[in-house]
Amino acid sequence: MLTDERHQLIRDRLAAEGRVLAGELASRFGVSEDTVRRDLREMAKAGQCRRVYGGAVAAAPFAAAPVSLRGGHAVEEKMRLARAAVALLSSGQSLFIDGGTTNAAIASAIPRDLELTIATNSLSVASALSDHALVELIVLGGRFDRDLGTCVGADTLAAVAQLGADLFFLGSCGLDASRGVTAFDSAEAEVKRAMARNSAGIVIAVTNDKLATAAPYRVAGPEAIRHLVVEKTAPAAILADFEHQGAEIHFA
Amino acid sequence: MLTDERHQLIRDRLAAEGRVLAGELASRFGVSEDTVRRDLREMAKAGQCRRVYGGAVAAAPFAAAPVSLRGGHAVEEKMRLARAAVALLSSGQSLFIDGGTTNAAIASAIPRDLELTIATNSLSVASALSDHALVELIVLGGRFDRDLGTCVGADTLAAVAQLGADLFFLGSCGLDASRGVTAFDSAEAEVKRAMARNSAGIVIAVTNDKLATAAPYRVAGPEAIRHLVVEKTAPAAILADFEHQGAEIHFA
DNA sequence: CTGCTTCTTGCACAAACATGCAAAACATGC
DNA sequence: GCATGTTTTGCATGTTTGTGCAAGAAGCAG
Repeated sequence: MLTDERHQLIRDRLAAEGRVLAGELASRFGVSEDTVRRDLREMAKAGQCRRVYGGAVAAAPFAAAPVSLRGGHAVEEKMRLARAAVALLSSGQSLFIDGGTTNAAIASAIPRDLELTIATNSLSVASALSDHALVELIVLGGRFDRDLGTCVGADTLAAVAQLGADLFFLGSCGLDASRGVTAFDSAEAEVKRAMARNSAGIVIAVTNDKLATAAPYRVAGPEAIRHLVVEKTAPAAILADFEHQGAEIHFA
Repeated sequence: MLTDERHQLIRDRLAAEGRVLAGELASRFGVSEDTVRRDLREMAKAGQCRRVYGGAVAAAPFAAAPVSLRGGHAVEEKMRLARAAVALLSSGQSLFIDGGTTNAAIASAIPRDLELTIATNSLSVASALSDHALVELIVLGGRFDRDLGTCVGADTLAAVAQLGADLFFLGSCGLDASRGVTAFDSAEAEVKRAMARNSAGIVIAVTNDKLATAAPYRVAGPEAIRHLVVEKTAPAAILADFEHQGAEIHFA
């Protein structure tokens, strides 16, 4: 087991339960308690937890986030979601992928031996796919929106209208079991709607903080979600609601 | 087994599993662990993974790839050309910029206080401009050509046809005082021709090795070149020919 | 205070590491 | 054809890093 993995697992447990015990972690990982204590000491120094007698507790969320790997937090989580999401893919499929950091992570996690046709209006998704030799990449052009990192507007809509896809990876949205998928921007929502209309199924991968949030512009109803990729620690009650609407739940 | 193949396989495993072990890769590939470590070191330097003790883990997707001025050599020269080329710009202009590493350098050299409208079919140019707040950026979409790094084809042509520009920064081409501007690829040449048709003037910035070379597909006659940006060491005889055809010469 | 657990520190050892070097494979030029 | 230079690889070398163990210090409960 890599040291880094162990740290990651400890972070997971801290996020899920708020505290960890040194002895318990030691037997779980199959290492000595000394090693766990050393891990906890390092993580505490990095501000990722607070050391207490017998183990450690989750760090205060507002205090010190010195290492923000730009693009923000939850990098590890998003990459795990991405790896789970690409498991839905198989050769020969065609995809729409829109913007958002999670979708960028998904794009870079796509195995290079899959033969896919991918259309995207996101610059970072396109960049991530630009060296996938077997991917037929279609860039959906138009006016570039700096805040979203994607192309939007009439030209983009026209480009989407000419295409169809098996799956639509819908990103950076609000998500709610009753209101469905919602977006924060009118032009953004319009493009998402067009992509949803022209694809057979919608895939959404979200971190816990996006679950049960809503934004002003409606994109698609909850019943339109075919696959929902979530963290292992996602609240079961919320997931059940989506499942009743026909969504298939996948855990990262 | 080729070094490059090995790198590719490592990237695949990283995308699929999120981590790799040096020893495991060594036995799988039938090479020494030293070789694998060298691979991982190089890939980490290129931002394709993060090195940890015992192996490597997948890199954060958003951190990497600023503007990969790959092609490696002549980086300094291209930056000098770029700085000279952006001197031609002034606020309020609209531009076409197509592909090539020199154009990517030009894009990243554009001052952030210029208010411009820029349309490009190049991913790296678009990425370089994605944080220029005053630039209205229009992405010319279409089928992405991996070798060129640009979008080409019918969709791209249609998008170009809707636009006009003051200047067209034409890149990655052959250049000859009698034959004019030529391209290596049919689809590429088509897009360049469309951009040339819809712009008032053509700007070409080239390193010495591109001067007096020709490619199969004709893009524009030598008389269409308005500005030619060259190195100080460019052969005077060749420059004189272009000057006779009406080009304005700028030295980097 | 006494006994217990948990923690830190120092140390030893093995695994992983970077570095330098030489052999082999390859391309290049005379 | 032969010499030369470059790239890649494996091996030998010291060095660094992670880990476990032991001993002492520090926290906690009765």
